[in-house]
Amino acid sequence: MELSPGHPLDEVALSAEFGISRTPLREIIQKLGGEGYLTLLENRGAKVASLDLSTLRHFFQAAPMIYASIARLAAEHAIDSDIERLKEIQVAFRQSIGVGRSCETAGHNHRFHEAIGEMAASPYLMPSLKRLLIDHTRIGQMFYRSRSDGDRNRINEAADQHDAMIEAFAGRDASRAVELTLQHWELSRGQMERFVSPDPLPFELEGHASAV
Amino acid sequence: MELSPGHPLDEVALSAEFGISRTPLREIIQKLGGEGYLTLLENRGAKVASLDLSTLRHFFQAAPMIYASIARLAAEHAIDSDIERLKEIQVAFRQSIGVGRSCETAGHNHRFHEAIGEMAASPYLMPSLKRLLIDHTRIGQMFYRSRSDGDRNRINEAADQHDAMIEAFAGRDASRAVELTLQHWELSRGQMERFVSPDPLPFELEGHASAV
DNA sequence: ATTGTACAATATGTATACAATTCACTCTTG
DNA sequence: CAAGAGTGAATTGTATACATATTGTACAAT
Repeated sequence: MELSPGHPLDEVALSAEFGISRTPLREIIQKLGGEGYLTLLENRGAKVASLDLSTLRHFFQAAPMIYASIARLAAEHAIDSDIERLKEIQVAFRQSIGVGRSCETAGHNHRFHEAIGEMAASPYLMPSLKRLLIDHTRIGQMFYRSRSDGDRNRINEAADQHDAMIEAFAGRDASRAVELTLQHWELSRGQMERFVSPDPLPFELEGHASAV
Repeated sequence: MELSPGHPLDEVALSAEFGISRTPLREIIQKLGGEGYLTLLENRGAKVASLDLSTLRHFFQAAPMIYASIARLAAEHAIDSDIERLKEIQVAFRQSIGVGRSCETAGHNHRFHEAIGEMAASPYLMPSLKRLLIDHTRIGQMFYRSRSDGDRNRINEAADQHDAMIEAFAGRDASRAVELTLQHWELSRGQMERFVSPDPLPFELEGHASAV
């Protein structure tokens, strides 16, 4: 998340940075490429996956369906140890909100939803969930970065929704879990749309004061 | 598909077999692992992904939803070159039925459905589709292997459905494409279920002739 | 002045050698 | 006789060196 989309990767520089040889680094790059973090080019190395308009459109199309399906399966398959794990992540998530490091908060949120995916235990939906979560975290980093009063309220609302979701999973209530998941998605979607299309800057037009 | 599920892979033997060094072979293994063909174990190499009962259950749960979603998007996004590609694959598919090599037929079928996925152009649904197709091909290999009259009829029916699907895509008819896709799925599902739970062997029970 | 070609530099792909971990077999001990 | 520890063989993980491909720059020709 430190590198912007499309940024090319230098194998020797990275291997030096992490203190490993090029061979294991290349294996990591292959793996990240397979997971969708990186785009691999033949004989031309790897670059950070891009996030263009078409990709964004597909993201908003696919996300609710996959998230809802995963939530339903997770509620059906939940065992006590899964719930405990979710609770642990949620504690860390709430703590990081207090501290205020956006990167950490985004990471805990990612892990929370990934853990739900693992509860669902579907090897066929998991790949798409992972791909969605990667870009959700990348797009939504602003969700946790900005610190206006409205944003802070929305982060706390998201945390409350996490708690409610945990309860639904604990009660094996699939339809409630789906319902909460879709509410959670709507909150996040609103925030992302607000980021993509923010309030316009104040302006003056031919001597008339702007309506801001 | 030559190796049965769970079979462990020997790196040196494979690198010798394909005439390449271990380094590029390992990268291929990493990639196949990420795509779900192989299960990677830390310090213990890779093995062919297993196909247990739980996995099979998830397969039947997830497949119709993903296939239908992909079909809808494919019909919406279809461009002429996509349709041409589908037609080409379909010709090869029909030819291989005539020749009768099951492995080839299964391969062409795989490519046909993968091409539909590429038409859909959704980076978020594609990973799950690929995972589904891998196991669909593995499970369904019997569909194209066995050559009873009933099976031969069903293969031809599947080919006819392919043609109908191409027409639906060409006409950008999303709901028709979804309808045909679900019919196609049902045909395949029936065949797979018939393989998992075939007619019982003839038997004799305490002197009474069996009803076979 | 612009375009094309050639050469050099840089980065990726591959092979081989070495280190570390695992597994199996044997030997010892209770 | 069984159980456990130790040793050795085999296999996986890592590093380095070399081959190959791409890209940028410089020079020449149109």
